Amino acid sequence: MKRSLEHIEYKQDTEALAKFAKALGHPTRIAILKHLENQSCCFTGDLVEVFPLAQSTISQHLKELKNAGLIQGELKPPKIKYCINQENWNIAKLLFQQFFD
Amino acid sequence: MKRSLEHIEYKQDTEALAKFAKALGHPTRIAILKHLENQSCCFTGDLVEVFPLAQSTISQHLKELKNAGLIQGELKPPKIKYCINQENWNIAKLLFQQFFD
DNA sequence: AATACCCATCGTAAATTAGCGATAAGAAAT
DNA sequence: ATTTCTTATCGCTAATTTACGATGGGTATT
Repeated sequence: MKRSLEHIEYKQDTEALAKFAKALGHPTRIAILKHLENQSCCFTGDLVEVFPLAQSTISQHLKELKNAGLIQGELKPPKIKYCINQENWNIAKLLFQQFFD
Repeated sequence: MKRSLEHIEYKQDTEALAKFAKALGHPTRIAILKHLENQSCCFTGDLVEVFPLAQSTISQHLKELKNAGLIQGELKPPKIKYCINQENWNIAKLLFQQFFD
């Protein structure tokens, strides 16, 4: 990417909003989140059956959503139950709200 | 990217939201849009002075925002005046609103 | 202890993105 | 016609993203 020599510092809100937006920037991840909103929670395997994607691909998308803080995983052996991270979800909601006036 | 054999079809809203989100998925573009919200409009050159980035880089970001429909350029020779595309802005706002409940 | 199940991670390949400098294109002014 | 000003586009490089299959790591269950 031939990165800029020094990293640009933006306001914290700007960085946070961009991070959330980036996580939302793929239709599969939007669809996963919509699914989670309906189901409230679900397992990785459920999603693998819903989407025509490899299990590893789904897992990767979940990882990104988790890294962005939008979802959280709860160990429910041998499965993992994913839910919306309500706290960060509200933060994201607020950031988008105030961004769009 | 070893793309999937056949392109996955998502709902139109899902695709649209992801497209908007992707455009918002970089702090520089968020900052540009915030700037546009304040100034209502501005020229490319203004942004080049605000951000420590090459002119070509700014232009590229503007292009992406334009492709996503979030801004529009008006010929004001020899400059180009960029403004928020209010129509699409409202659509994006609505999509994010209903996405976050 | 071995098996089975679920999911993450690794390794890889291809596409896309982000950055830069250099060049081209457009219109206005000289 | 030439020059000037502003911005887009090109060409390049490096990083990141998206996808896959294969492998590995837990945790029951047998």
